Amino acid sequence: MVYVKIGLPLHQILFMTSLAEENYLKAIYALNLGDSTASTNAIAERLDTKASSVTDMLKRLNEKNLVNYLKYQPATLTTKGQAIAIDVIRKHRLWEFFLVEKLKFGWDEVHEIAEQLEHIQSPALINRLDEFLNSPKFDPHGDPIPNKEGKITERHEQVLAEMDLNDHAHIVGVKEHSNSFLQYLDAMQLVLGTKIKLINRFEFDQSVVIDLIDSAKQITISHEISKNLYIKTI
Amino acid sequence: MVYVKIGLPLHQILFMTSLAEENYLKAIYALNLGDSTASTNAIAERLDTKASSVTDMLKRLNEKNLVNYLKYQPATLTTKGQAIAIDVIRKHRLWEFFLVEKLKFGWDEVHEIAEQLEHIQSPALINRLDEFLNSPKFDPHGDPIPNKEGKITERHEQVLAEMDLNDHAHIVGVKEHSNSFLQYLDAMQLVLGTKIKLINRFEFDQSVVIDLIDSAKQITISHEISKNLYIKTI
DNA sequence: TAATTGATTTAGATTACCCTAAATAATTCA
DNA sequence: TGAATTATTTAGGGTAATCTAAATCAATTA
Repeated sequence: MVYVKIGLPLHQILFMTSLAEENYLKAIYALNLGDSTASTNAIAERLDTKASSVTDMLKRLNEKNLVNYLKYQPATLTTKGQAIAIDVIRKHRLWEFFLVEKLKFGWDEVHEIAEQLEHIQSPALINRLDEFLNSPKFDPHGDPIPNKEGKITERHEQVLAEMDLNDHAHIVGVKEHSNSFLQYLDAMQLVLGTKIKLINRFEFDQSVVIDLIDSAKQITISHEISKNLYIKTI
Repeated sequence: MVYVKIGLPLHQILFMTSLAEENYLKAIYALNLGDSTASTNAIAERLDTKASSVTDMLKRLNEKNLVNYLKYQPATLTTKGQAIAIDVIRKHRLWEFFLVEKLKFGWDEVHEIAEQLEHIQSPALINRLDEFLNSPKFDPHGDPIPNKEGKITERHEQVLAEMDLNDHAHIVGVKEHSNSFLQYLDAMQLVLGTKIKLINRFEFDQSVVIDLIDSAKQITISHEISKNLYIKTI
């Protein structure tokens, strides 16, 4: 009888994914969520790497049964691969919630930190974190947090640009996640939950005037901004 | 003028240490804290790796000015190397405190998770975590948490085995960190803060009888146990 | 449809980290 | 002190993940 010593927790022996692999799976998942296909180049651009590196990795992930990959064709995730991608997203969003709600970070400061934390391997940790945070349903940017079983309630949302005149709504999320956009919203006091009413829309450039109901202020925002704000009409 | 794109936060460009490097620095620090020297073999054993791998890494760390290393001689940390080691320890112990105090993990469950969390690179994260936890001075095992400046109040502690008959004390830490030892202590209700009085010591095997003052119970513990419990006399 | 362009893959290297086996240095002990 | 033992290093490889440059496939367009 031969025993082999391996210094790893059981769940990692049964199925281990490296940081790099998890990032590839996330990238493919994100591309497929939008209408884009996960072509070699698209993945390379998202991960800021070279196409040849992507080809390499797709072969390995295919070998591991995490992606379906055939030469010269866009990759898709297998059931296993998708489950891992969603789990990483769950961890990312739970950590973001923690960072903003408990550690008082701004919503424009948490992405890079969560990019690291999302790779911590410990189901017990995430379950307890979820409990500690009271199982939040949305992260600080309004994105849904997958539950333990990997179920995501992807909301088919309306953006502010599509709102009708005189309708009431509140802001429920952002489509664009760049720090500069988030900082702009902070400056304009357009945080999640803000109640608004659409006062006017200018034909010329599609900019809109909205009323911030609770602060009784009116502001004008460009089409570029209104396109990237998810709302829910009241 | 040529600009080079590098996808890393500034503090990591200025000075980056990999997970493996940080673990070597921690190992050398820990060995030097005890009376041991950080010989190639001692490091190899601590990190569960081979001596030849250690030689390899010591050369690289020497090159980076993190350790002082000369062939066939034990390694020591440079000022820079020690600062990093202490920072990693600070992170480890703060995360352990968080896991026990906020997420309600047992003190025997947190080491492996903290081993991962300690490598997250974000000074802002650790400063805010420290604030959130009210700057704890000791981790769940009674080990001191270095402050932001890297200062550690290493306590020259007394162990229960050295306690005098009829003295009163409370338990302030554990010298041994294995899960089985921690679980034994849990079962015996010997948690941190427990007030005790030394009732008797048997010459034969150095086992001792102690009174658990708050629960008015007496228990006998072996020398092996009493050697590994830090106390502070009252 | 043939040629050009663009996307993708292959070939060949590189780096960090680790390994085994062999060589060499240091230490111990008869 | 010289031989044996133990510690350490070197030599030579391996793997994961990346890169550049060259080759090849696919798509577009004249």
